Formats: sequence, structure tokens, C-alpha cells
Amino acid sequence: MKIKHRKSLAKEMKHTAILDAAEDIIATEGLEALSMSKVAKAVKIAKGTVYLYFESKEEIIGGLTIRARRELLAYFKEYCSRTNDPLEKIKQIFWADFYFYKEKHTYHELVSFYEQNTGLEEKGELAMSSYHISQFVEGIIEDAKRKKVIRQDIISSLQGFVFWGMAVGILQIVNTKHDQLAKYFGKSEKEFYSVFVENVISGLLPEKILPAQGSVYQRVVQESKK
Amino acid sequence: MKIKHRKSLAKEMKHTAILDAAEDIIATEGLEALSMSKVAKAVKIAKGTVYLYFESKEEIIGGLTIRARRELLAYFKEYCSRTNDPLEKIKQIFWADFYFYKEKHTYHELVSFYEQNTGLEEKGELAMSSYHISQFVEGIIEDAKRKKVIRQDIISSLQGFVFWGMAVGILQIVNTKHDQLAKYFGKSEKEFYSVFVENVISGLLPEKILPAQGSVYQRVVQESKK
Amino acid sequence: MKIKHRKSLAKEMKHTAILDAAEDIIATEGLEALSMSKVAKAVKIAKGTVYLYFESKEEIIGGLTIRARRELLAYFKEYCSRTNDPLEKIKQIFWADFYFYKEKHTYHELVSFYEQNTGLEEKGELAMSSYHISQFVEGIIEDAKRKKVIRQDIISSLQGFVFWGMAVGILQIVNTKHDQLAKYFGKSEKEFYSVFVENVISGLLPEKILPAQGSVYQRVVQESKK
Amino acid sequence: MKIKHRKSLAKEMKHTAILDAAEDIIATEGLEALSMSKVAKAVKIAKGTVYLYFESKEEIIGGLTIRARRELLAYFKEYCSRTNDPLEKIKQIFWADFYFYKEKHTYHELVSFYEQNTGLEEKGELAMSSYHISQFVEGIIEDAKRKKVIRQDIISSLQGFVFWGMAVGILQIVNTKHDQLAKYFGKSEKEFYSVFVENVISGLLPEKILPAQGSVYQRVVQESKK
DNA sequence: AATGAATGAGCATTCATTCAT
DNA sequence: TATGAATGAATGCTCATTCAT
Repeated sequence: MKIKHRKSLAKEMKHTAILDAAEDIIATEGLEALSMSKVAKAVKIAKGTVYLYFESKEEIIGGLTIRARRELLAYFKEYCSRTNDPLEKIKQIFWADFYFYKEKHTYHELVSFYEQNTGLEEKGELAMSSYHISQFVEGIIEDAKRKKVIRQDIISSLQGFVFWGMAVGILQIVNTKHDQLAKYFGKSEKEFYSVFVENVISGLLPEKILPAQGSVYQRVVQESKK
Repeated sequence: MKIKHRKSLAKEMKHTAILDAAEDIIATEGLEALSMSKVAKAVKIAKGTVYLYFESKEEIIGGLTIRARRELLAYFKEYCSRTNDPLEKIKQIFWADFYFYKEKHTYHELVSFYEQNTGLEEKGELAMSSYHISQFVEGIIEDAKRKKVIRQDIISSLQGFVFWGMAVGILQIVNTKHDQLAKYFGKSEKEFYSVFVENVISGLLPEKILPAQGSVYQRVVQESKK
Repeated sequence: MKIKHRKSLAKEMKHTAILDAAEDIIATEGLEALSMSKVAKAVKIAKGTVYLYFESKEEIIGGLTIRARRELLAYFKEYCSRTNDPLEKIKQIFWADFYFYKEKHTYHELVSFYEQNTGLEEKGELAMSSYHISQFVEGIIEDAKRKKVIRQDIISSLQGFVFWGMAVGILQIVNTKHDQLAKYFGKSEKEFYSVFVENVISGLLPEKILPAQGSVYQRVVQESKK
Repeated sequence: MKIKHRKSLAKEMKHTAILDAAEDIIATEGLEALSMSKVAKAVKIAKGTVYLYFESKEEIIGGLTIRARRELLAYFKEYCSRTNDPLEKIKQIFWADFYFYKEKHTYHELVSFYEQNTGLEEKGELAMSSYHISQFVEGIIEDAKRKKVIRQDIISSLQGFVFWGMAVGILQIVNTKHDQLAKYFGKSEKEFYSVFVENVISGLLPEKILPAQGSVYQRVVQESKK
């Protein structure tokens, strides 16, 4: 058992070293340029050895995505801890995401990657990392709801997903189109993101005039429940 | 002249046939699996022949993206024409996007692809197709603004970008996570999307309580204007 | 007959236009970049039409080589006309070649190309263009021989070939290694070429001490006559 | 250690086998016809495997060129060792080159290839192989100079370049035009080459009448020194 | 546990030439 | 005489994964 433990420590270290190397490569050359050969070379082990620690390239990316999501959760916690105002906390989640995108670009790329690609199975730790984030966000939303600073019809868990989708999409567009943003609108990434955040937050507030009954929208919503 | 016309018709047809084949391949195997060899084989022409009609693989994808965007614009127009209510029209844009995603999945993939990838140059018809969509959406928002059914501080063109980013992100998450959606929340894609639309629309309404001065959010916004 | 004549005039013009275009392409992009498509495009005729005037790409290069050799002969004549001294005339041939290389680089490339490649058949005009140059050079050497300013054992025609081979080789090395020439020896192309010319001319002079009988060299020469 | 040695032996052998195969292909079909697919097929390994031993096609050609240059140097040494006469040694260099061309035609092609092509970077072993040859030839010339059997104004290193350029050019013409040589002059390659060697050697001898002052040639030489 | 040689299908692109019109 | 669409073999190179040692 002792031996096993020592072994698994060594194993853990190599596992980490492989992820570190892969992260470096992505940071330097981008996710697309990641290859098993490069990883093996960087860690100074044989290509075959990498497969002793990770079943496939996908698993390495998965491993890094776990890291990335942990870091994102840390960002969320850190930003939310700055205020006690439940609504502010929600805003802080968005801003945490923004700064995560700006400061941890590699991680953001990884998190987005998993959002963009169908057919990537998430299980085990990877699924958990996603769950932890959801849980945290849900908690923040639930708290705001309990304290009645946001609409009462909101389903916290679902709303978390919506937030997530919107933020991912916005940051994607910020990433892709920041040139146009600057050129045509004279807006910085932050200003643009501000518009988005303001929009979303404003949509949560309870003093909203609800769409009139019988509107097309209502009909569509009804329909969608079928 | 007749001959010339006939010829250019034949050419036009092959051009179309190539795009059709490429579209089929993407529909069946995904955008990543698209290759020139497959296209040639599907059209039953030589590989070199494909290059008589398209300068590169990128041009084929570009050609399909033009198709996709045209179709998306058609969706927008069709859905918006269903109502005269300016706010409803905005909602309809979101729903048009949703049904575009559901019904024209390949096209949606193509449109998203161009959103997700930096460094893809857009020119000529491709750039125009993007512009036409922006123009249309901007017009709808501008109209709602003029009619005072949405906040007056909205910048229509910028808001169009925000809409676009959010919708892309949400549909991405719908695409990737619809299993979880069903499993954990018992929600259909449509219901989930509904929550999103309601959220966004609600955020546009003028009778909004603005975030209190001095809130963290305000500070960040101020900051971002520097 | 008149019609035929007119036709062949028109034909001649197109023939010329094709060569002109090919020459431009080689001048701009190099011999390797020459392609039938580019030629056709440049002349604004169909690809197939080019084949009505030239049987193959090789024939176009052959046609240009004829031009190039004509120009080279003109250089030879021009440079030789500058002096009446028969030895000087020989020197002038070398210098004509040097300036041909410097000033008509495309033509030089073509002339060299035919020297470097085995299996390129030369017939008709192409063979003649080579013959004319040989004849001219042979005449110059023969004249110097008759006037006893060079060794009497020289076979003019053969010597012409030797000159040609040496000059081609030297210019090739000048072309390839001019950087080293400048860097390691501080010599310009001209200075280097000067050393070569001086060497060669000096080898032609009659007051030479011939290699001693019985030397290895003599043996090899004897051997070679077998 | 044994194992490692055996392994690296096996690797060395495959490396050699690839070069051998490439050499065969060049010998049979010419340098231009060399392709990675052909090499792989000839060695009966997968295309990708070739890339485990050579980074690129250019590296294979480079590897063969090293072989070729080594062999050429061996020829030089062997031929020069046949005599102690310093002038004879110079002649032997030319004859070594001739027999290298005749007997190791593929290698000659490779050596010429590197002379003819601009923009081929030479480094490491490849650069060294070139340097060793230069050094050897320079030594032979320097020795002859020191012993006063050739002109004292000769710069050994530069002269080596001139020799090399001339020999490359002559052998090229021998290669290309040997049919004409036989047909029109009734001369064998060897006889022709003899004329060349005699010419060159004769040009090195010190008892030379220098070109008269004021001749065109002198002017050009002066000019070139500016 | 570790190796690293081997695989081989796959990629986008080129181009001299042909031939039906 | 002129067209230009079509061909299709060929190019150098990549890379996730396997497996005998």
C-alpha cells in the first residue's frame, strides 16, 4: 500500500506535468496546434507513455478543461465576495467571466471549446467541474431570488444556463469582432460587454411590464410547452 | 449569346451542384469532415475540376455561408412580417434564429463557424450578406426605439451585435447541452430558449429601475469608459 | 495565297504575343513558375489556343531560348565590334556573356537552362540558334589563330565549346555564390569574373611552357585518345 | 546498452536504406523524379516513417549530397596522391572531377544541383562537406604557388572557386552535348575535357605574357576594381 | 511502467494536356 | 481557328494511435 501510494504520487506528478506541457503549448500556439508529439517532447517522455496517463488527446483537453473550470469558479467566488448585494453578485459573475476571458485566455478557450463542440462526452471529474460552477451560479441567483431583488418566476438553475450561454456567446463575438467594435462603434471590449451586462441585469428586475397576453411571443411560449 | 447563356447556365449549375454536395457532406458528417476529395467524389467530377469553380476550400465554405445567411435573413423577414408590434418584431428575430437553428442546422453551423473563428476574411458577397443581416436587425431595433417601446439609450447597431452574440451563445449551449436540459430540468430546448428571450426582451423595456448609483456595477461601467 | 499570307501574319503575331507573355512571366516569377494557364491568361486567349501555336510548354521555352540566343549573339557581335585586336575580341566574348548575364537575366536563365538539362532535344531553329553562336565564336577564335596571337594547336570549334562551358559554369557560380564572394573574399562579381577571364586568356597565349612529356597529365591525354 | 546500441544500429541502417533507395531513384529516374512516396515504396515502409528519419525531402537530398561530396573529396585525394608534382596535382583535381562525373554520375548530379540552385541553405554537415573540399583544393593550389610553379598573383581560395565553376560548367556541357561532340568533331568526352584542362593549366603558368596595358580587357579589369 | 518506431489514410492544391463543341 | 471545361495523378507533409519490446 505504501508502495502503491508512492507510485500514485509519482503518477500524479507525471499526469500534472503532461497537463502543464499541454497548457503551455495551447497558450503559445493555440488549441488547434496541440499534438501528442509536442506534448511528449515537452515533457521529455515517449509518445506511448503519454497514453499511459491519458487515454486520448481528448482526455488531455478534458483534463485541462477541468483546470480551466476550477479557475473560472475561483474567479466567480473572488468577484462575488467583493459585495454583499445579491444583485451585485450576479453582475460580478458576468464581470468575473469577462476578466477570465481577458486574463486567462487559454482557459477561456478551453471552456468555450467544450461549449462549442457537440459529441464531446463529459463524465467524471469533467462533468463535476461543470456541475460545481452551475451550483455556485445557481446559489447566487437563488439568493437574489429569495431576497426578492429579482423576478420570482425565475428558475435559478435554468437561469444559470442562460447566463452561461449568453456570456459565452458575447465573449466569442468580442473575441472575433473586436476590430469592428473599435472601428465602427468606437467601443472598447469592456464598453460593449457593459451594454450586454446592463441588458441582462435589467431583464432580471421584478418591476417589469410583462408582455401582453395574446402576443405572438406568448403564443410561442405556450406552444413550446407542448 | 444563346450559347453563352447556356454555357454559363451549365457552369452555374455545376457551381450549385458543388455547393449542394458540400452542404450534404456538412449535414451528414459535420463541417470539420468537409474535404475537397469528398466534394469531388460526391459531384462525380475530378478533384481538379472543383478548383475551376472555387479557388479554395475556404471559398466553398464561404459560398455556403452566403447561402446560410441569405436563408437566415429570409427567416428574419418571414418571422417579423407576422406582426406589426415593434417589440414583437424583436422577439420574432430571436425566434427566427431559434427555428433557423432547428430547421436549418447545417446553415446554422456555418453561420456560427464564421462567428467563432478569428482570422477569416470576409469580403465581397460574403461581407455583404453579413451586412444585410445587421442592417435588417438594426432597422427593427431602431423602429422599436423610435416608437418608444424600448429604452431610448439603446444604440441600435451595437444592440444588434449584443443580440447576435447572445443568441449564438444560447443556441450553442442548447446544441451542446440539450441532454442535460431534458434530464435535469425536464425542459425542452424551446422552453429554455423562451426563458432567454423573455429575459432579453424584458431587459429592453423602458420602465426599468436602473441600478443604484455607486453600485459595483456602476463603477465598472464608469471605469470601462476610460 | 494572299489570305494565307494574311493568316500567317496573324498567326505570327499571336505566336509572338505568347512568347512575350511567357517572357514576362519568367522575368517576374522565374522559369519554374511558368505555366500554360498563366500564359493563356496573360495573352487573353484560351488555354487550348496556346496549343495551336506551340505543341507543348517545352516548345515555348524553346522559342524563348531562340530569342535569348539571338540576343546573346547580338551581344557578342556588339562587344566584339568594339575592337580590332583579335585577342581582345576573344576577351570581349567573355565580357559580352557577363553583361548578358547581368542585363538580360531572363535570357541568361533560359540559355543556361538548356545547357543544364539533358534530354531536351534541340532541332530546327533552336538548333540553328545554337549553331550561329558557335559559328560566330569559332570565327573569332579562328581569326586569332590565323593571326598567330593564340596557340596554333587550338581547334577553333572545339575551343568555342570549351569557352562556352566555362563561362556558363562561372556565371552559375557567380549567381549562386555571390554572397560568399562578397563576404569571404570581398570580391565583386566583376572582379571574380575578371580572374576567370584573365586565366582563360592567359591559357591561350602561344608563349606557354608546355607540360613536360611523361607527366601524369600527358599520360591521361594519351589515354583519352584511345 | 547493448540494446540501445542495437537500436541505434537499426536506426542507422534504415537511415542508410532510405538514402540508398533515394539514390537508386535518382540514378534511374533523375533528381527531379525523386518523391517521398517513391522512396517510401522502395524501402517498403510507410510514407510517415520516412519522416521519422528525415525532416523533409530536402534533407534527403542534403544527406545524399553529403555522401556525394565525401566521395568527390575521396576522388580528389586519390588522384592527387598519384603524383608529387604540385602542378600535376592541380591537373589531377580536374581529372578526378571528370572521372567522378563519369563513374559516379548520380553523385555528380547532386553536387551540381547544389551549385545550380540559389536559396538552398547549407548548414551543419552539409556546409562542412563543402568546406572540406574547398580546403583541400585551396591547399593544393597554395602548395603550387608556394613552390612557384604557378603565378604568384593567384589567390588560392578564389582560384578554387574559379576552378570549380569552370569544371562544373564544362562537365555540364559534356553531359548535355556529348552527341554533338562526337558527331561534329569526332571527339570523345575525354578529349574535349583534355582541351579544357590544358587550357586552364596553361593559364596558371607564371611565364605568361600579360595582356597589354590599355587594352579593353585592362580597362574592364580596372573598372571592376572600383 | 516505459519506449518510440511504425502506420497510412488523410490533407489542399497544381498543372500539362486533351477534346468535344 | 478557337474555346475552356475537364482530367487525375502527383506533390510534400501530418498525426492520433498502436504495439512489440
